[in-house]
Amino acid sequence: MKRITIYDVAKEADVSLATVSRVINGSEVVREDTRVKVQEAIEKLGYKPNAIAQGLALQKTTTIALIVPEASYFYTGQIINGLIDVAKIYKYNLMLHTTTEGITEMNDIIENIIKSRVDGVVIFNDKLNKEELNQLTKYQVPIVVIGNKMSDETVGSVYVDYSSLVYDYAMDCIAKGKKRLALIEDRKNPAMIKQLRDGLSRAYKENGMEFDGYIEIPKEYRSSYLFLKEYVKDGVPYDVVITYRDSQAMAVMNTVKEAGMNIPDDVELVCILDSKYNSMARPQISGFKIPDYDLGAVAMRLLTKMLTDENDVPDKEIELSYIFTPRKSTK
Amino acid sequence: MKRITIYDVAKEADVSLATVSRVINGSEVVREDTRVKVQEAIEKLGYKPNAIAQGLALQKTTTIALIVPEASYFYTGQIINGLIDVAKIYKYNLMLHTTTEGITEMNDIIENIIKSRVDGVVIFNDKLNKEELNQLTKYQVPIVVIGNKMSDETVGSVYVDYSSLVYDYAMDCIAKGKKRLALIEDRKNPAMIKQLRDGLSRAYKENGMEFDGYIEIPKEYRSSYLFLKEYVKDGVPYDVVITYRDSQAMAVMNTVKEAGMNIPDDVELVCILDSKYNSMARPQISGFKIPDYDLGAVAMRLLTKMLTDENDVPDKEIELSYIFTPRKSTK
DNA sequence: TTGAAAGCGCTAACAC
DNA sequence: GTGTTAGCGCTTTCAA
Repeated sequence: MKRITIYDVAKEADVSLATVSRVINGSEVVREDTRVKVQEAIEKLGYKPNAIAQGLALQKTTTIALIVPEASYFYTGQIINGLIDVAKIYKYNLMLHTTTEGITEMNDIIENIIKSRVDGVVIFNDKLNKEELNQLTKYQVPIVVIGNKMSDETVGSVYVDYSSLVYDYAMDCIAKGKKRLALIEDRKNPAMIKQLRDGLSRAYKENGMEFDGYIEIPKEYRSSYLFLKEYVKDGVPYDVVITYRDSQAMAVMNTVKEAGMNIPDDVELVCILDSKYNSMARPQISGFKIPDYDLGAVAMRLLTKMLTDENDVPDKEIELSYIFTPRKSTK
Repeated sequence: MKRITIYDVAKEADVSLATVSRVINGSEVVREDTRVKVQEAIEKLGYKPNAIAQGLALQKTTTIALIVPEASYFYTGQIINGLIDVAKIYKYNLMLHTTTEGITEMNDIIENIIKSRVDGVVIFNDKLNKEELNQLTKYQVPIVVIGNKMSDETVGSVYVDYSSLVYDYAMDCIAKGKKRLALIEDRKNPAMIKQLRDGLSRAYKENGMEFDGYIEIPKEYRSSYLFLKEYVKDGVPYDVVITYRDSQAMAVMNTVKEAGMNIPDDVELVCILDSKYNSMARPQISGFKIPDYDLGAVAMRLLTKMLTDENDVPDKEIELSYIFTPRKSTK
């Protein structure tokens, strides 16, 4: 099947290509009968406008690039859904880029993005390098970052303040007499863990103490489970153990149980990033409901706003809140 | 910053735009010193070729469209990673499209894909409509579908034969005297469940029996857990319960345990789609390791092959195998 | 209301 | 080895 173009339609409908263009773009000025004539020609030939040519002519691609860390779909899934749903509404397409653990081909990706002339970029990445971002802003590409608080001329952000999340939680614990809190390292999310440590330190300091419950997982251990198995066997000197992801919470739960202790009686357990698996564990694990879908949806909405309202979107820094969901692993 | 084009570079380097084009495309014929001169101009101006214009001129976009069911990132994540890794190697970009549960805007997506003139399409969708696919093939877009066995002129497929997977497993069970197998409905994956039922029926028929262990979840129950809680309380009249997803396996595990029974002594449990959560459950749940990453990687490789070798790729139907991972939920 | 024609930025013959 | 030029398919003035 020959590639059929606007010229073919014009010829078929016996009008100029300008008129066809007007019809497909819903211009008001076209007379009804010629509009119909053109429509029929379009139908008959099965014509679909070439978005690439349109993009070139209009200097806009109606696609936005999305950068997410590879292999993070577990906790990125809902965010992506949020992004996509809103993108659909505004007729934007999504170009998916992923950054691989460790390897920083972030520069390749940025290069690629610039070349593809997307209208905007959404970045969801733990370890975000300010310099790399500058690359993008230099080319005037509007950006929204998810998860990190930051903004300037062309970048907006949507995030949850994890630092104050744990801060609040820790303050509450301490007030209730649970002064020994532990935070488990998460190799996959160093930046996140840093935020959490900061929040904890702050809460301790305010109570005239120093936070010393950070539990690192020695490199020789392949998994948190293996390490915790050892770590936990002579008892857990903490009131509450905090983990970032569900799988780590489950590792704590399993090892603690296997060491003959009880949750929440001997030690309480909280998982920051809640998931359905938390409620499948026994006892069910308490967690913070993070508005992941909204993070995506709001980010995309913000971006479209930046795209249309050009250079004045007042609130380019949007903080979303969370909800603590107490279950059976805390008292 | 003004958008800088190939003309600007040409002027800066004092050559024609054709020469610049040759340089950026790595043409051999350019003399070394002019190549250097052009390179310098490119650097100096920060020029990045416009992929849209290239796409228009070359009639190829080097991007391929990806269609996945929304909210399925949990079990699609690794597949996407496989796709992306290979796509990167061949310098293809990925356009992400998602189909929403129920709503069939598949037609919108296809329309969109045709307009965007992608070079190829990868479809990963449970309920794939042959007609919709024809839309695409009509426009000569090479397609690879993941998960469904099918192929013709312009479509290839990469899949795991779940039907024979359960068939083999059931045959084995029956041979060992475990004749009462159950399969739990999975509302999210009707097509998959159908395959599984077929495989089980086949195995039973070959043993002169009829499969009657399909457990439907009545609509009034909001979750498998709630239903199973009821269902299980007077005992489970099966030797082995089979579920598709990990969360269902966990629902079975929890309800069975809560009803005072023991896994695997009172009833065995197997999860088709294995995941890390299966090994975090206690007892750990047996499952089939599906090569999800490879499904993606192989699919993309196949597509690139179809894209380059045009009309003769011999094996356009690729079956991948699986590995049974026995854990503690089976004997 | 419609058409002619000049771009959008790049590639690829074809000339020189 | 390098430049000229005709597209690629579409949008958008500017005239008519």
